[in-house]
Amino acid sequence: MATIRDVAKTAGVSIATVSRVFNGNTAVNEDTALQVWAAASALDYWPNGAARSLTTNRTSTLGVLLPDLYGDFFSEVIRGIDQLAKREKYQTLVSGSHASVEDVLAATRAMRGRIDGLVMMAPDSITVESVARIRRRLPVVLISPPFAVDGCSSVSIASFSGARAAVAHLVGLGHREIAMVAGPAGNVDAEERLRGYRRGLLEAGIQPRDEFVVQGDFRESSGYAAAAALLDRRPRPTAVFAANDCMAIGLMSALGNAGLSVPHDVAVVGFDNITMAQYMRPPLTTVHVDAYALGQKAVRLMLDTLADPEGGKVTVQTIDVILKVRSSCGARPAVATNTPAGPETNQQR
Amino acid sequence: MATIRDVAKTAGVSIATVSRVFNGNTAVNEDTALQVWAAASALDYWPNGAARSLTTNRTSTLGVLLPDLYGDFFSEVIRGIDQLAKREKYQTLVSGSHASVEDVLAATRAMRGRIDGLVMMAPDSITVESVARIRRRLPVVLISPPFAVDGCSSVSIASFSGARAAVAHLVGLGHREIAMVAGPAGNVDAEERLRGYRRGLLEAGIQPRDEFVVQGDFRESSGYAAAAALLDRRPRPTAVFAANDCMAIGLMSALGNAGLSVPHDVAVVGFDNITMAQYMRPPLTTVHVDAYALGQKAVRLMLDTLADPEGGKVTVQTIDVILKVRSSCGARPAVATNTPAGPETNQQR
DNA sequence: TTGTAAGCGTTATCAA
DNA sequence: TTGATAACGCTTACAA
Repeated sequence: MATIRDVAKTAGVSIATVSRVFNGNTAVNEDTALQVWAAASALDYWPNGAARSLTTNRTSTLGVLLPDLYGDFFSEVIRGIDQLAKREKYQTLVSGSHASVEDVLAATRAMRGRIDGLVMMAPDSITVESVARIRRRLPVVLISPPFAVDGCSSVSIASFSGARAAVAHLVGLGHREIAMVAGPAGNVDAEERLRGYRRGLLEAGIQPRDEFVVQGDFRESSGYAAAAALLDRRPRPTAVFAANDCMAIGLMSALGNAGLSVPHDVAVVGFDNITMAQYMRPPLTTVHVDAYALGQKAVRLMLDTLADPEGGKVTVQTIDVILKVRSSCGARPAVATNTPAGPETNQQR
Repeated sequence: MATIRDVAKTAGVSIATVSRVFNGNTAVNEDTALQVWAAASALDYWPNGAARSLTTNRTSTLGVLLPDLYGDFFSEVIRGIDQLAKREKYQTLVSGSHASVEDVLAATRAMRGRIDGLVMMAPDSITVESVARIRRRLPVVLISPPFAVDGCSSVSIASFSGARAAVAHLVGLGHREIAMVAGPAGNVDAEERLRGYRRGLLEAGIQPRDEFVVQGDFRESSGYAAAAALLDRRPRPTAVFAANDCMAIGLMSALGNAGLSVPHDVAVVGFDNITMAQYMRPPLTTVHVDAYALGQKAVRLMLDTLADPEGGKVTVQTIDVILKVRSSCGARPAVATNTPAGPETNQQR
């Protein structure tokens, strides 16, 4: 494997000159540069990134830590991260499935010296605990943190307001017995959605009832299971708000099997607007979250931090959500026609 | 930031000893080791990966190059890769969206010195062209290559046999006018599926007709657009095989809008079995591809290569597919009941 | 404009 | 069992 020294020898210059040519910041005689390029391509020379970052203390790589890599939502977040990072000449070192503080620390430690900053999704207090130690050595940007962390910029999802809007919409359709399939305890988005649900009810003058809230875990199977529990309640709920689409889909599937029609017997609203939502029969009303933008914003904040490391400027952003009304809640979309001209466009960028 | 030297000083030993303690291969006096551990944790010392890989020539990182990061299929591949890599103490440097040879080379070059090997999805001859040059410096494992590449292990999808089985199934249901929405030209899986479709017809004594094949691009919108073209054909096809699920879904959506019923008027079969397929109404019959296993196998092959770099053992694997019969093709599942007990389990591992 | 040489933080080879 | 010290491949003062 050719090194900078080989190139220097072949081109008849010093290694410093080769380095200058490759970095393009210092002036180099044009002829000399041509010789260097020629030698480099003759030897098929590729600079060694590890060696480079050892001296420069920069890696052009962003670490990405996610709780999981499963499903549409995370995959969109990653895509957003990757795309912007790539455009800004950064690479991404990805790692999924981190449950404990030790997991997170181990993963981060393994990245030491290989990344310039860490973008981390830390939706519960368990994972976010590790951040304090990491923060001392690396810039960290958090996605959906349960609380503000010193010195970390972050992007959150407007879960509270989204949930409130979803409930308000159901109320507007005349529903009073509105149940919820909640997300995992400790997860900040799950809890914010639950809080938004309760607030939405209160604002409509409806007293939230504990027995109308069934605990789920964001997975489809827990939505499926929730149906049985909710159908036993008296009065029986006429509408259900699920803390995410996966659970809403499981729920709809169970309702169908129980011989109930959505939205006629039970209205259903989800959260996230994953691709699948629009293809459900009936199409799922849900709160749209732009996961791609979420990933992009996180990277943007990281780039800002990296550009001004001592600035200590901390930005806390929230990504807005919007209720996407489809027919699973019994309302008709604003468009008059019943047969749309084509599939809804995906959020391809 | 504490370095090995700081630890050595604090522990009152040489840097060599610290290194030995951290790598655990050479014998070190137990008391000395304890001192080193104490010093290291007091200083919160994390070894620098770049420095380490500069001397060892190993990075414990795998590069992953994908054409795109969009959708269920790729996300499952990544998950398979990440999970196995992680279990084997490797990190993953991911990069998506590579269209041209230059793109691929640039991305790979940027990884130089940061990865031990490259797992690359190269479904067309354009992307695979770059491999020869990369192969000289790095072990490469290919996913779905259009042809065998010297010195590269690879995993392919059994696209041909899957397509043939899909068509055979339609034939078995009595269909004779079977159309196809093909994938992008140049993509090996698209072409194998087309070949399998033709073979399936021939084996049933049906002459394939060019006008029954509509070109798509693997995206939903192209499936949607294909419907119009196919409905114009005379005789009108009674069944359509789409080269992937996204296009099948777009197609179904268009058929519905045209007032046609699936499977009564037109039977539809897809390919991939993405999560959404089971939730379509009617649920989509499709050829199941275990994308998670695909990713895992690729990593396994890479680890084999890495374990025996000079061995030059090249393994070419194919991942089997299986027809998943649901109701979009008009057949009933083997199970007697019409209302399954729960959602189909996802391929969570 | 170019070259020399001193690091960067490790591991690995020798001696001791 | 330990310690000096020479790499590893690069960037970057500083000097020429």
